[in-house]
Amino acid sequence: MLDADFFDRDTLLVARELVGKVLCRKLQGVWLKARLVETEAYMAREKASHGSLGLTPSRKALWAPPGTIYMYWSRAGDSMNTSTRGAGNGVLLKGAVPVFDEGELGRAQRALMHGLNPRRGGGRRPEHRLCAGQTLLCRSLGLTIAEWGGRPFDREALYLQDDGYRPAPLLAAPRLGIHPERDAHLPWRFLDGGNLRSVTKNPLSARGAREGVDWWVIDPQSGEVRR
DNA sequence: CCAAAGATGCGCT
DNA sequence: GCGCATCTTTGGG
Repeated sequence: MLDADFFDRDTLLVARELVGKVLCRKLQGVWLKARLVETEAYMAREKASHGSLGLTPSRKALWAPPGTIYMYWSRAGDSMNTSTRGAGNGVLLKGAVPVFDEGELGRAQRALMHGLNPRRGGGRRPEHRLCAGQTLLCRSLGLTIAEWGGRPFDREALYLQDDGYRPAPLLAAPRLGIHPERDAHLPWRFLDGGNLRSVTKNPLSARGAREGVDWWVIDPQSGEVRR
């Protein structure tokens, strides 16, 4: 389990390193798992962040110790963040791929997650799109503001794990849904280039998207753009 | 009231 | 698989 020390570091470093980690959540006696393919960093000192809007009761988790869960209602549902080092800073868990075990356990995991997050008209989503979005991830793991907002991760019920997987290539891109005047240009969205069909929106497939302009390959050690 | 750190179906390729 | 219009719910002014 990633502990408080993991989160008590620079927000950009935490956001980068969270890509590829596994979010584990126990529900009805079954461990559900999803590997993060997409995160976004938000800092109180820039205008896109909720931290920059100031400390209110609903946002206080961003001021709580690193590794505290900050949840908020986005347009389409509940969204999950973790606080990091620095008052008002955090990382949004933006997309994932489900991880299923073999056999009977895997069947139970599939049934639970698809049941929690069915397609609108009923029926199943394609597996690679089940957690492809910040609210889809929360829905398919049964994560709500009421239950988890303001709490720390918990090895008995909800935690993040490093299972050795490393995204390759690691990509960076501007964050989604940010208005131009609110620091939209900052390339603080991090993606697993090997799982782009499971991200909210593939930054490489946008019309005219160019490396070095709309997206970058990042060296996972240094965090620098690869040249 | 209304902007907001989204999701969806639909038409097209 | 892509772009777009449309729908959604809530916190905060």
